[in-house]
Amino acid sequence: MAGMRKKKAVKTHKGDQTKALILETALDIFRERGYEETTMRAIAEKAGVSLGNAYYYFRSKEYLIQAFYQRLHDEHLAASLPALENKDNLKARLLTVMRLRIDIMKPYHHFAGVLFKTAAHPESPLNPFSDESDPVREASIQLFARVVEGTTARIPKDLKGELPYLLWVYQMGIVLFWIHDPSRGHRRTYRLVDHTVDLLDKLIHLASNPFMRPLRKQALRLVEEIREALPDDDDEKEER
Amino acid sequence: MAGMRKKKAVKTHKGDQTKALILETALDIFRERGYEETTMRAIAEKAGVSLGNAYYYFRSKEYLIQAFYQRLHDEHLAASLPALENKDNLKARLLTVMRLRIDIMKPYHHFAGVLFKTAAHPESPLNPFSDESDPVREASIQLFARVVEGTTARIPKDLKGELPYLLWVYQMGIVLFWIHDPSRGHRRTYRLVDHTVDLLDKLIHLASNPFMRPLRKQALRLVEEIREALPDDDDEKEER
DNA sequence: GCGCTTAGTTGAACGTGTTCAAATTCAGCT
DNA sequence: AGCTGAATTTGAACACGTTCAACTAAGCGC
Repeated sequence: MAGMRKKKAVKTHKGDQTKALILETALDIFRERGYEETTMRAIAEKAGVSLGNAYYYFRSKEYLIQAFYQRLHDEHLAASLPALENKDNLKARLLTVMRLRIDIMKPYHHFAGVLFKTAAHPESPLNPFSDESDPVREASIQLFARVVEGTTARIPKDLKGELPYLLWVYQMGIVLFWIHDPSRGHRRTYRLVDHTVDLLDKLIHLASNPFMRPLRKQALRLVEEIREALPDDDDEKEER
Repeated sequence: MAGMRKKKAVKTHKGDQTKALILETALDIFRERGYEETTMRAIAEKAGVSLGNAYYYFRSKEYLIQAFYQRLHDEHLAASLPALENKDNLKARLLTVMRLRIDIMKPYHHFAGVLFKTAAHPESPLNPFSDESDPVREASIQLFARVVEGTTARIPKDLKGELPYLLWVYQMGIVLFWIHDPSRGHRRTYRLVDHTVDLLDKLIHLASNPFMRPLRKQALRLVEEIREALPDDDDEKEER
């Protein structure tokens, strides 16, 4: 154990360091060996803590991924902000952000399966609609809000409001594809991003046409309906 | 054990019966207690076979769900065919099939989470793009092909060709929503189906407009690209 | 009937995620 | 320094999915 500072240096509750240590160790092994192949015992051992201790900080193995999610987003954001500065058209901005997403995730490809495994499970902390992933989700959507805001395109207000969310969903789709993409360097995913961004750009402009107003309204009403139904479990009566 | 036929009645390799018995038992308990809460030991015990024997017929617990998938489809098909007979417009046909899907799945709602859990995991047999679920997937798409075929609407050939697949994907989206839908009687899902079918119908007609040809072509090229990239793992070199 | 091969079946054992009561360390207080 | 409650840490124990070497039963050629 290096670094034995005394004094009042224990401002950062000791636990925080341990928690960070465990997470780092876990991600290391995940990256090397994949998720399923990594045991909690291995993580604890390599981190130099007991098995139970790992569970003190992470309620389950899945919660380690939740933390990984958070980190992915942080890196993505950090890479995106500067890259967006000198671009003002929607297509270029979206393309930039999407490509960066793949770049960031690359090192984790062969363990990324678990991101979506369980991701759709209602009770899982990984479920992107669950309360537990609320902060990450919100932050992710926020990034797309920036993409849209900094654009010069004329987009009707109603669409502009929902667009960040829609783009976030789009991103999840791309990630899903990426997970299944075995092509070298994930070139297929990059190509798909290129093409879909191009198409999306066109669709957005089409949808912005006054002529399309009624259909657009209808579609947006639908999106809203889905959004408000999914996240909050107000009817959660447990029909046992 | 009732029914002890002798003679040459053993045409149906004994194993088939055992396999069926295990599956039935498993689904029973799944429905009652959910997937995670059902242990392989409980299944084996209730089915009156040994634990190892269950594994002789189902390579893993997940494979039981694969079988369940198959059964879901069979029931869905059986219910859909007669219901489609007297309908010839796309909207009504699609609506019928989609509503029946929810009807069929209803009894399994609180264990259905696992359908999508793992479903996106590349190596899982549940992954709807995997080779293992090939037959079920193909059959499912086939059902939507029937929906489209029996319609009077004028739909361009290129779109008509991809439509069954697109509708199958749409159905997966609805199922995903349904899994998360806690509303009584799943009324929200039914409502969503109503609204999305309405919208889809309009979109299909819009996309069929000659004016839309270029955009449609582009979108369809994209769909093809995705389809051919996903199922076959030709680049599967394992980058270890 | 007899040996042989295949199909079917068994249960003990293993590895892993998770739990928990108990032990230890820490921070603030007197 | 000594005390106290909270935070942290431990490792044994448990339950479950899965594996596997061994056993039994069934069909088949002779």
